[in-house]
This record gives sequence, C-alpha cells and structure tokens, in this order.
Amino acid sequence: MARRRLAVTIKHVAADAGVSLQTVSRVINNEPNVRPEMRERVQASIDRLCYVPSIAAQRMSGSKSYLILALNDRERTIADWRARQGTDWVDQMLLGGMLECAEHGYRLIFELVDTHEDHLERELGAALAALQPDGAILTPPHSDNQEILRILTRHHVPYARIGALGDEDGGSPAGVRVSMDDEGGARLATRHLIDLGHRRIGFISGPAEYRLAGWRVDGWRAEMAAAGLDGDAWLEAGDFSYASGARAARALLARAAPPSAIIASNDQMALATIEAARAAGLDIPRDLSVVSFDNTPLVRFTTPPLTAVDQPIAETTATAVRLLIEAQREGATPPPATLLPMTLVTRGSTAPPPAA
Amino acid sequence: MARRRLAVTIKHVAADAGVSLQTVSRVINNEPNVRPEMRERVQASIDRLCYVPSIAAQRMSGSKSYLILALNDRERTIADWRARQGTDWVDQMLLGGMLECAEHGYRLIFELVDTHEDHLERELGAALAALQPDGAILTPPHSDNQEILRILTRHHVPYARIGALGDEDGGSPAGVRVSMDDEGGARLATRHLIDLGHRRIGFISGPAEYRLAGWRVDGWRAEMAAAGLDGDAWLEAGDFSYASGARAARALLARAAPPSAIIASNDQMALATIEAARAAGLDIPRDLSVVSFDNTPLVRFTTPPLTAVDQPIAETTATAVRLLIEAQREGATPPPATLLPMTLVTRGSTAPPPAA
DNA sequence: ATCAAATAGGTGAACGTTCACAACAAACGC
DNA sequence: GCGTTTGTTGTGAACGTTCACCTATTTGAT
Repeated sequence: MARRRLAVTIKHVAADAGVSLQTVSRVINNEPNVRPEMRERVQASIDRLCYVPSIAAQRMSGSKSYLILALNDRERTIADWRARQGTDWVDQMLLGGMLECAEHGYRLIFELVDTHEDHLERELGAALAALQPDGAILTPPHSDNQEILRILTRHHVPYARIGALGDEDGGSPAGVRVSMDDEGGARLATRHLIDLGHRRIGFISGPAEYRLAGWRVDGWRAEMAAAGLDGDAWLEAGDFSYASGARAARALLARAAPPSAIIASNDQMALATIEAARAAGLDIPRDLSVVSFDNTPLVRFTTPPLTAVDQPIAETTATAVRLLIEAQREGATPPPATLLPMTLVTRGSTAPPPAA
Repeated sequence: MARRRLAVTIKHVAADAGVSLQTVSRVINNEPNVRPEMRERVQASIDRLCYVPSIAAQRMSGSKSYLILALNDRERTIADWRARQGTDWVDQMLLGGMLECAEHGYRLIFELVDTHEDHLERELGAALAALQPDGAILTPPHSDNQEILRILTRHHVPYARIGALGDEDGGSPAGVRVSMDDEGGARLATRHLIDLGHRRIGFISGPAEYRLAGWRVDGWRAEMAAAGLDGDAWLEAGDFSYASGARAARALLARAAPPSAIIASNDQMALATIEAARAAGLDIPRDLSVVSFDNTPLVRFTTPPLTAVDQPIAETTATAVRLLIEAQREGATPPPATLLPMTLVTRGSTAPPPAA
C-alpha cells in the first residue's frame, strides 16, 4: 500500500544545498534576507531534486492551504444537471475559477452544500475544518444565505458572493460581491433591436422569485422608455421553462398589434418562441426577430442561430478568485462590489422589421 | 489574518472525554478494539465539540488524503469550452465523480494538465507531491498517455483510465479502465430504426482519429448485417462539425436510393442533417428519421426533439471513483476493465418510414 | 576604533494526526 | 496456580513545514 511515499522533502534539499531547513523555506516562500547566491544555490537543488512543498505540511504549520472552495447548492446543481436544462453554468464557473486559481498556484475545490437538512452547520463546518481553505466562493442561492455567511465568518474564511442581492452581510470586511449586469444585458438586447428599427419589442420575463429576472425586465423597460416606447405594453410572464415560453410567445403574437421582435429571458423560452412563431406561419428573422439570454452551446447551431446576450459566467468566478487571493495580502482592500458587463452576440435570429 | 484558527482538535476531544488521543483516533477511524461504551462516550464528545479531523494533519501522518484527482487535458478542455461546442462532458464528468466522492467522504479535485510543454513531469509531479491524492482519474486523450501513467506509478498513485484504448499500461495492478460501450450504443440506435421498419439506414461517422467514432460505425454495421442489410452502402464520413454533417447529409439524400433514416455520430451533425433535409423539402420525422449521439441538453428542445443515444458520462467518473476507493481496501482486486452501456432516448425525430 | 543597527543564517518547538510499541487487564487452557 | 493469548488503552516518536527566537556577521555613523 505504498506507505512510505519516499517523497523528497525540504530536508533533502537542505542537505543537498548544505544549508538549514529554514533557509530553504525562506527561498520557497520568497522571503527577504537571503543572499542572491545562496538563493540560487538552493533553487538549483530544488530543481534538481524536483522538490515540491507538501500542501498538507504547509497548512499544518499555519500557512496558507492554497485551496479555494466553490460552494454550490447540492439540490439545485443536481436538479439542473439531471434535467439537463441546457444551463451549463457549472462547467463554465468551474473552469473560469480553476484557470484563475492555476495562474496563482491555487486550487479550486467544488463543494456541494445541502441547505435543506439541518446538517448545514456540521457539513459545511466539516469541509472548512478539514480542508481549511483560504477562501470560499458562494453562488446563488447561497450568496444570500445568512447562516452560511455566519459559519464562514466563524471559521475565518473570507468569501466572495456571486450574484448576491445585497450587502446583507453587514458589510463584513471578509466578504466581497461579484455580479453580472443583467439590466445592462437587457439594455444591450433592446438597444440592438431598436437600432434595427423595431418599435414593438416584446419581452418574456423569468419567474418573479429570481431577482435577476426582474433586473432583465428593468433593463428592457428602461431602454424602451429612453427611446420613447411603452415597454409595459409588450410584457409577458414566463418561468424559464419551454412550455411557459411557448405560452407567452403565443399570447404576444395573438395581440391586435403583435410585436416585431421578442426578447426571451433564457434560451429555452427563445427556442419556444421561435417554434410558436413558426407554427403561426412566421419566418424568423424576416417576420419576427428573437433575442435570447444565456447563449448556451447549441443555440449557435439552431435554425436560425440565435442572437443572444452572453453572460460572463466564467469571468464571475475568475474575478471572485482573483479578489480572494488579492485580499490575502496584508493591507489589501479589494472593492466590496464588482459588476461584470454582459455582451451581445449577434447571429441570424434578428433582422430589421418587415417593411409593412 | 486569523493565524490561530482556534480549531477544535483531537486533543480537546480527548480531554473532554477523559481518554487518550489514540483512543479518539481509533473511534474516528472506526478501528476495532474499543469498548462500545468508550466509543459512545468519545463520539458524544466529538458531536458536542463539533470536531472534524484535519485532512492536512491526517495526510501528514501517512494516512489517506481523501482526495481524488481528475486529470483533464488543459488545451482540449479550454478549447471545447471556449468553442462551446455543446459537449457538456466537463460538468457531467465532474458531478458524477463528485457525488460519488461525497458518498464516501472523499473529494474530487479537477486538475488541468498540459502535455504540450515539457513541464509535464514537473507540473503533474508538483500536483501529486503537493496534494498527495489517493487516486487519479484520466480522461482521453490522457488515458493512453504513457508518460502520465509512468509518473503516476512512480508516485504510487493508483489510477482509473476512462475511455482508454487498450491495456498498454502493461497490466499494472495500479490501474483500472472504465469505458462507454460506443458499439452497443450504435447497435441500439440501429436496432430502433430497424424495428420501426427502416431498411435504408444512413450513418454519418466521426473523424477517423477518434477510435470511438470507429466503434460507432462498427456497431451500426454489425446490426445492419444481423438484419441482412448492407451497411456500407449508406456510410458517409463526417468530423463531428456542423458543416461536415451538412455535407454528409446532402450526399446521402442525393443518392439514387436515399436512406429513410440517418444516424449521426453526434448532436451537431444531427442538427445539420435535419437542416439539410428541411432544405431538401423533407419533413422530420415523416420523410426522414434522424438519430443522434451525445444527447446534449438542448436537443430535447429542438424541432423536433431528437431521438438520441445517451452516453453515461457521469456514470463513467462515478464508477472510476468507486473503483479507486474500493481498491484502497487491502486485498481488494477491482475488475481491470468495466464497460458501461449506453441508452437510447426516443423522442420525436424518429418514426416508421414513409409508406411508399 | 567603537558601538548600534541591519542583515544572513541557524535552532528548537509547534501544528494535528497516526504508527509502532508498551502496558495492563481479563479470559483461557492446562 | 501459572503461562499464554486476546482485547483494550496509553505513550512517545514521526510526518514536513513554518514560527519565534537566537547567534554571527556585515554595515554605517560617529
């Protein structure tokens, strides 16, 4: 069972370079007060012996663990994943955070948290005590879970809250917030359609319990108002599901003055809209332009490819990681809130409105 | 900077329960030779103090790290991800492995490996030395990278190879293999179409450099032969891209006796096939049935929803994790190779062939 | 030349856990 | 009653690293 891993330790390096353990440690951690020539000699030994400090041992003697925990809601993650709803935020988040971690010699550990059971205190506490991470990243809905924030604070783990609704953590210096600009994204989509010449622009919203759904509506409404158009006349409620999108689209198209363009709050509802429009004999984008939110992988391959607002999901975790690492530096004060812009990817589902 | 984390250690528990450290350790690790009443007393102290053993310290004194490394190709992962090709294997793999890990008190760490640079030895070695994982999971193309296998063996890290082509690791007892039954999946798809009454079943293959692409062709050909049909008459080459799928589909449909059904080796080519068929004035599934491989999230929402062969990607890593953990037990000899079956998800893109 | 300060390097203890081994009690065979 | 096994608990060392403290050397100002 390979008990002795015969790993090369700091002791071997010290012997090889003919110095004390402490000097080697100093070189590893880039501490001052080491003569350049000495530093070079030690580094040579390190390279020759392929020495790598053991994170376990480092952590034990009180230094950093170089681990960052990404906390995700177990139930939601699994549900999303089982249902394969097309939201690939998991791998995006992960890769964004992971690459950023790799840049700085850190590692991201993905941890699923169960808030339903009363295990929370024990389960999360166990993860924190066992791994002793240098920071934690919270994703919705955990970003606003006061108990999680409390536990993290008690364990002295700094955190970054992604998509947090407010600063309900009482302005704790341990926490920062990173969010995506949902309102700005909706404005981009609306502006694009207005620039194409559309005046009657419908909007299919997401469920009210998602604050981001409201923000998207706000952005659309604001941009419509800025162009002197009445937004509320073309609003239909959806809940992010395909069926609700189809229902909302049919309702919009059945109006006396149907919209010439529709913005759906996610990809599924956008696909439903296209299908509903086709069923009504409309051609996309000739008779109806459609813009979507999310920009999931396959929407570039649908017919037509979807013009969509792309969310900087990966940048979100990358930023969170960067802020957490920067905050480790003594005296550093990272900005308490960061807002990441969305972008519009123009494809084949939008065009100028019919001349009529 | 919270140097002292004032964590509750095994020492506190020992004092609280009035026993020695060792006894507490024995209770934690479920070792025998502890009186039930004593075990209960210690457990009570553990619960009361919310004690959790520190992984770092455990690892230091030679026991398990409860960490499993999932090694992925950096370039390919990033490329797949950037291109957002619709292959969401990353989050599927991850979640499958992670949930299985969680079941057993382990943790999965996703590690990107760069094989291009000559860093490999150093980079992978660093990860292994620093984290000292209890096992590693290799995904293609790493599963057959001899140097990686060598490094893992040298560090005494047992590994599971996913989708490995052969047992080129020289039958090392440290490694097991887990694969998906591509051939079986293709047979399922073919069988389904034959059962519906189709006789002329086209197949759009993947690129030759992917062995799995070949296995899928093999399955289709074998099932065709079993039904007394000539497979090779309806084979067209693709390369997994949308454009190649469109090309192949047009070629098949332009034949003197066009197929009444087409199996595409992935979702993108299937979507391309549908589009090409529509352009040729065909209705799906009335005039042409289409079966796809992959079953990515959005294909249930396309028009029509795709009948697709679903790959057990998540089960793949879950199985790998299970095998690695089981192999830790003294004397355990896990099966050297495991083949996971694919399943067929029947949706709206397949129907009996036109009566004509 | 003298003394204080700054710099370069070393020493022992500590971190929290497990391992090897010792110690002791109880149960067993004869 | 004695030696032997079996089961239960405790003791000291070890794992690999960093921290606090200490010593020796060099530097600079007087």
